[in-house]
Amino acid sequence: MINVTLKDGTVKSFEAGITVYDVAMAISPGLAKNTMAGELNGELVDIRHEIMDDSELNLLKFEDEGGKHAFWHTGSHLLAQAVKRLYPEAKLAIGPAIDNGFYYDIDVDVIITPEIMEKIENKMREIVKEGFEITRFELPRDEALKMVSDEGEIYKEELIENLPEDAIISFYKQGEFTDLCAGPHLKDLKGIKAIKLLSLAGAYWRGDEKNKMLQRIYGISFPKKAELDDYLTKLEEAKKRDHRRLGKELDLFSLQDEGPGFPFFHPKGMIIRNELESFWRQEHQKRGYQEIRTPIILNAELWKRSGHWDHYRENMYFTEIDESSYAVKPMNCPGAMLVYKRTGHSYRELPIKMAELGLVHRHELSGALHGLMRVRNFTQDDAHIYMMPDQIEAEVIKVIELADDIYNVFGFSYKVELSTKPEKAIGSDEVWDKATNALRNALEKKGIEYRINPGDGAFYGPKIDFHLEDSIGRTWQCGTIQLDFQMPERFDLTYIGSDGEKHRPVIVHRTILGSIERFFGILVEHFAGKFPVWLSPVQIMIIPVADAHNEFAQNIADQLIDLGIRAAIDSRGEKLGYRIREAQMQKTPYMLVVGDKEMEGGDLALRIRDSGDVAQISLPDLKEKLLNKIKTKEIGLD
RNA sequence: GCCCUCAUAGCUCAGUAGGUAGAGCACCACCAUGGUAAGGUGGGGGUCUCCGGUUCAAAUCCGGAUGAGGGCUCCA
Repeated sequence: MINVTLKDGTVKSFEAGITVYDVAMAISPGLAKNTMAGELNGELVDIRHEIMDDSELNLLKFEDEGGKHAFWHTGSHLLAQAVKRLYPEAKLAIGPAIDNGFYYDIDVDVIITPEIMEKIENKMREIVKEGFEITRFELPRDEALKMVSDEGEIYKEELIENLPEDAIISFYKQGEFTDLCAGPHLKDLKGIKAIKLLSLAGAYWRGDEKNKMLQRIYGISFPKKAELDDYLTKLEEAKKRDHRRLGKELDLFSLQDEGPGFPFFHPKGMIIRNELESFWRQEHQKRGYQEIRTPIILNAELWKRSGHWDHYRENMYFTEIDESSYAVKPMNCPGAMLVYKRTGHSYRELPIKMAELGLVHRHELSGALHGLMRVRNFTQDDAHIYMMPDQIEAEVIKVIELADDIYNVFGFSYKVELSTKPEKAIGSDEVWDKATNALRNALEKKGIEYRINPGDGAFYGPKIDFHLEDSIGRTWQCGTIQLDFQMPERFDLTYIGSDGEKHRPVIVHRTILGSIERFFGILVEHFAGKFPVWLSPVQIMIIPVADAHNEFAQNIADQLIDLGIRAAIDSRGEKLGYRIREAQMQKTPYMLVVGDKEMEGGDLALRIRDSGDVAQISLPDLKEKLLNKIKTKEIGLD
């Protein structure tokens, strides 16, 4: 007999070899029905897994991440089964569960159209009705290889060949369909009550652009129809927040055919952008940063010296001036190095923190462009910190704190990654280790949770990245802290130490917002266009009831504008309701309707965007309220 | 860059047997002077993304280019 400790602490005894499913069954058939997989001693296991020793077991339902994973993984097998029934010659590549559903990569000569997707979807429902049990079996390597090769599944063959010698090779079978898979999977198909194939895309086999492009079908499934409807509604809601859509509706920015990936900022967008930049300047001045600005075009020699010529050329734009070769800067560092080098430096000055809102141009692949999130020219809120090696940790910690302070003002939550040495790198392993450890120590000291992202560092050093989320849960890298021992060598940067000798400084390259453009895009989505008062292009819209009140309205507007408040008047010959609707749709934080009552000396009627409520307030109180909201950068309006 | 899809008025879209374009919103004018999310009437506005082909005739069919969307790859 073995003891199984459940999540709530109860301990139950079973025969050794009992399955996860049977444990659930022993508690209640209802629970067993809802159990998708198990977490055994912290490890995700199949529902068929046999428990041999005393263990802790958590039964995973659809609500649990691991449960969803199993549910969706089975969804992907179901998708593959349907495809194979419709197109027996199709070759299957991989089909995992992802954060929101599943996909399957398929190699088939037919071009999958939306009509075909519908057919596949229907076939999936048909298969569910057939009610297959799902069974798991293992095969020795040679037998597994023979089986998939007999079936002509060349991609599966390659997958098995790449598995380690001692790997357990498992298969899952449902009806006539068998797939190489590590699992876990559901017990049967009956629980899949709602299926939706969402989109179609190309994807390279094994993610390598040299390989064949396969067709990837994305889908999602749920145990209940209502959950699918819910999910689809949420997707619709998220689309309404899309910064590209809001950018148009609120007239903030645009992208034109004449300059793909080169964004245009409109007057309202510029107000937000300028507020953002001046906030950024304030925060940096407070912390001892000095601002510089370096040229956009610099000669080829410089880029050769910095290493960009060899390591970044495919992303750069070039030009010629007086028969010499020049490049448009893709990064601000080389310019900043020259500013450091303009004079000698003493250890007493270090750390020197030079910040630059630097406009860089990068030739990104056309297919990578995405609204403001991925563009070809953008302004990095860059800074280079020149310091002595023993200052690294303290300075990195300060940058982490600055990032946290700034993100908090907007109410962002973020994820942190530590990226290590890439294949295309300069510098010895030893230096890389030292740099990577310095960053790791800073993170550990701050007690920040982070994920390691192997091989994703810059070519000159490892980095810490801060990722923010967009409206549909995609994350975008914004802040980054990159340690660099290379650039100081290449540019022969020095400082005079207390010993009177020349020493080599270390550099931290860092951004907090990342790029103003990307941060702007995320900001739009984060607030769904309902910016806090300090960022709103129009902070208060004054709406006179009729023409007779225009002068009075203008007087109030003038007083507010005098205080630096962005007040506007809408005295167009439209109905009151119309103008209110318009201001509301423009997501103006406050509206002030003025008419006879106000002119006779009563309080003002202040309408608040988020609630639609109207509050009575005196003009002096209103001024104070607005100034306070602006000063504190408060997000709420009440 | 690669795969699939798409491209009609400032915006959102209709135009599905090829016969030289429509709606709503926005804009302009006039009427209405209205108290918290769309008042009424009238008007202007498109060489149907561009280039080429098929045809008596192309927004519509075919080819190409460009741009956009969803992914892949890459990345702030």
